[in-house]
Amino acid sequence: MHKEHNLSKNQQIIFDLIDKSPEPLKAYTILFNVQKKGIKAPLQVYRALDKLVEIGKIHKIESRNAFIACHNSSCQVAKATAFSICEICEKVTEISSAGLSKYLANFKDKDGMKYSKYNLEFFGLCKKCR
Amino acid sequence: MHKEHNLSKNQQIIFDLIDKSPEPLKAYTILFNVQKKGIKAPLQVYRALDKLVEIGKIHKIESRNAFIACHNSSCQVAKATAFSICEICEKVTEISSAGLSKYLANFKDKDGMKYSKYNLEFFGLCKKCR
DNA sequence: TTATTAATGTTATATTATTACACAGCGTTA
DNA sequence: TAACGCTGTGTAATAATATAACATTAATAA
Repeated sequence: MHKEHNLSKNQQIIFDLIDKSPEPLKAYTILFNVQKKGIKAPLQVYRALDKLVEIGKIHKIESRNAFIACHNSSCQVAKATAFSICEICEKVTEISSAGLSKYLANFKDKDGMKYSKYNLEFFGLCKKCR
Repeated sequence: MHKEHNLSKNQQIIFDLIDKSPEPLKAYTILFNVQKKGIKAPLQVYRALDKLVEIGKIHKIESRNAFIACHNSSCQVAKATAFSICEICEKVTEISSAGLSKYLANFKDKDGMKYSKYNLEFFGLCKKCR
């Protein structure tokens, strides 16, 4: 259904790190963690992140400037993202809700703008922190 | 229905600037524009912005690191924001849709997380740019 | 008045992200 | 094969965004 991307060396290193992280990672945290693998400069990280976001392997949590791996079946849906964010422990979860996706994909505003993409971030308290 | 906040001097200066701007303003653009009024340091701007966001007079467009004045009736709804963003001309419009607000306010995910707030950003092409 | 909270002013610094330039690898195609 | 386009890499420098720390003043409440 969707194209498999062969990740380059830097992309793979950085994806692996993000993928196994239980929490969103920031660019410079990533940089620090991959320096032992030979990635030395911010730009190397940002380039890999840009590409990974573009192909839907990771998502950026805009309100946190951090990145998490996609957990929607390898992500055909990089253009329709929704997350829940706990304001205490900062746990971030990707929301997979057919109802929500459908509602938002079909949403039309009065200005007749045509949407190709959206990002939704919910904030609140997770079970543990409540 | 909602409390009127008496803005402080810096808050008022910065709110006025944002309010009369047709487009979202970035913090350092604001700083540059209010230096003639005696606001000299980034922190003075950020403090005013923080407060204005907190009381709902302005919103932050997270994907753009920029700020716009609220246009939802002086904003009782700082906790439920939705915007449309044109990816070409960067025009940003606040969406007021009772249906959308209602849908999102009532949205429950499977983890039973309780949401107190959300931010939604739609991306696409506006009428002009289509 | 006194205490408390909110706002200000200032310097320095931390964090996040991009520009610019040089080059390497790979597949196409002429 | 050579020339080309495309993607990715490496490196240095710098731009853009945001906060920490500390001292002071203004506004509000007790």
